[in-house]
Amino acid sequence: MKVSREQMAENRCRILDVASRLFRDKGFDAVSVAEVMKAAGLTHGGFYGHFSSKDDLIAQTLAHVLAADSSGGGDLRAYVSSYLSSRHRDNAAGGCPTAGLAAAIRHQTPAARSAMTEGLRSQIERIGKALPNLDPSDRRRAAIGSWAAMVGAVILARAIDDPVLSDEVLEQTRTWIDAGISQASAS
Amino acid sequence: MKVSREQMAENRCRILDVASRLFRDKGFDAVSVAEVMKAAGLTHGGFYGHFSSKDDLIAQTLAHVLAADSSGGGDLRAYVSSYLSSRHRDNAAGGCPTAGLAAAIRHQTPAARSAMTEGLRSQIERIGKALPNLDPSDRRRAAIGSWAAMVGAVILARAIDDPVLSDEVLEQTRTWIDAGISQASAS
DNA sequence: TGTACATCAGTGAACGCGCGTTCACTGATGTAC
DNA sequence: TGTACATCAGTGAACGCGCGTTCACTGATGTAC
Repeated sequence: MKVSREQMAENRCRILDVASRLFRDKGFDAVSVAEVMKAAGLTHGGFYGHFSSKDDLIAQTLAHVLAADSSGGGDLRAYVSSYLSSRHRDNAAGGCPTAGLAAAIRHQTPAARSAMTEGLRSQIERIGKALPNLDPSDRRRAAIGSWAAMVGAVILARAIDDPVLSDEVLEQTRTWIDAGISQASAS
Repeated sequence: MKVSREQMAENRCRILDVASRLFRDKGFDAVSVAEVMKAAGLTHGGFYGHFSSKDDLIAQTLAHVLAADSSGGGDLRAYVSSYLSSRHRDNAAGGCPTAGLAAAIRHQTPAARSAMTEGLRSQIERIGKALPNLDPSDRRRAAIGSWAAMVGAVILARAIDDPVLSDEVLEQTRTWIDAGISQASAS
């Protein structure tokens, strides 16, 4: 049965939210269209009234979640610390979309890659702005280097099945990044 | 038709080599058993004479490729430089299995995760040994921090569709890591 | 404001396809004599 | 060393299943009068 226009917009937004969590948790391939719609409280047939294909859903979900993600704006050291926490490692579904999905983007459509690129571009800029007083080139280098290490460490920590080594990767990377930022500030 | 025992061992090894390249290039899900067997010059029916399932192939391929991968043993700065090159970014099929597959391991069987964990453990140790004279704790921190940044940077560079930004991520991360290693050595 | 009706968001059965996996069969291998 | 035969690696057709996608239908919405 037909629903009101605002109800439809609400449904669409709920589909994107739910898809974003499921994709981060299980990956693009392991989540079916029917699973997304069911999690949004709808049936799978209605899907194509909102999106032209599963690839379209993936691209729009990325744009949706990356636009919403404005983390890393405030205190950088606190952000790094929470990013490299076991809590974040164990909560892929609600965690950073880059850590959860960046590696899978390579196999997706150009629209999805484009959305991810813009998300990464603005994330690097956001980190740069949160860095202590540095000249612009040091600032950019520190932003990119820290961001690469943060994303890499969370991906590695999630891949490792030994909790001791996994925790160590997070903790050592945190200290390593802090030292790198301090050094850049001092120079 | 039956083949000789050595021919069979050779076939098995070729299946693993070919699977390793295909998985790194396209991801576990996007590569079918039939595709692997065809690339190895065989038909899909014979697959189950070598492996009990596709999951078994994945686990054994990881053990195979990670055991063979002894990169990073010599000059660390040269290794970092080649790792963070556009050549490596553009050659996922023949590149580092960690950069290509670590993020996908989270959704695989315990056997696959275990193989990846051992590969990462030995890779971190190998990098640690290649570091200049440091006390053990600094050495380990630098090894883990650099490795996380290297893996993260290649994953990000491969995700980004803008060649300028992609190159910049590689280059800035290289400089950032070099500075981190120098700082650790000086302290 | 109230009514009649065209619109269209959502439903659920059905489709075609590719996948992982199975199996009866083939014919070269390698062993027993 | 030569021969007869049991073994078994590889073949290719077939299977069942889940997926993305389609479509005829339903009934609430919202517009025209």
